[in-house]
Amino acid sequence: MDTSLEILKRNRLSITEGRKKILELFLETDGALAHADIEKNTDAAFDRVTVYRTLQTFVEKGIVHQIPTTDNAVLYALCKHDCAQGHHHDNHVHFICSHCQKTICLDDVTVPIVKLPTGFTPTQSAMIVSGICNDCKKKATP
Amino acid sequence: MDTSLEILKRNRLSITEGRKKILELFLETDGALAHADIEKNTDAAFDRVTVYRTLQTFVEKGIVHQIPTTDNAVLYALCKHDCAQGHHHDNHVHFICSHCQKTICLDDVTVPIVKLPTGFTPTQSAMIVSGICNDCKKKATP
DNA sequence: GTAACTGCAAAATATTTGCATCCTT
DNA sequence: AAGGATGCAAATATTTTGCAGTTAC
Repeated sequence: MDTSLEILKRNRLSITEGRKKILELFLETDGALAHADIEKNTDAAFDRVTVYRTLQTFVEKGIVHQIPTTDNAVLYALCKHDCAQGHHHDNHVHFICSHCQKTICLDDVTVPIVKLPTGFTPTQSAMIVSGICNDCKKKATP
Repeated sequence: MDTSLEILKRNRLSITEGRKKILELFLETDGALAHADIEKNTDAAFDRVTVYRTLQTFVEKGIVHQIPTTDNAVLYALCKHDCAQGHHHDNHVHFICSHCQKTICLDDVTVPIVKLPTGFTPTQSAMIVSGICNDCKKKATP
């Protein structure tokens, strides 16, 4: 498992408190985080603006990827595989639990290739499945 | 093809200028619209708030569905098939053209079923493919 | 006439930008 | 020391809410 330090070094980013904390939060969270989650979980130790800028930097470097959602809140999740700078390979399925609201990266489930109508050339696909996650199901039927 | 009037009547909504105009905009647009697009294309004839409320009503009634995106802008598109109130069946693939930025509903391409890890129960899936659309490809190679 | 819809004002929330200061390398 | 990162202030943008006036049925 990578440490926050290793990730920052590998991407040639300055090691700062904010970046380390935010990265650690991602590492210990098995799922995606919204901007608001990060603010909450760091006790507002960092300026709101710093969080915005940090996330933006992480996306540019390919450390995290954005997950499309239907409400106006972009989610961010760690890229598990090698996302080169500006060229993300987050081609796994994202699962949003409608019970606990957590978003989970199903790294082992690849987005299937669909056959598009003539003339359409795909370059990237994303897939979001919602339903009940493993944890919530276990709690429901003990 | 349905008219804006028919759609409103079928859903037991009052016929108002705003709703008609916004619906017509959807009908004549072959693709998805963001809140901002609607404001622009109606010359701000309606209050910003009215647009918000109209879109919300349309989603509730199943007239339009929301398309998840990766930037903080929810897109809306007409539901082609019967979306019952509160129970959308927009299980077709959405295509975002990285050239013209249009979002197109590929009504004939169904979101494939993926096999999830044990414990995960899916209720809904969405899929977004980006790339070059039919129109832009044609323009590129005349 | 009544319920539903709209517009306006204002509040709440979210995002971006500029600049001075501080920290990392 | 130099460049980059942060915090603060403030500008901008987005979304929500309450209420009074208007409109559809």
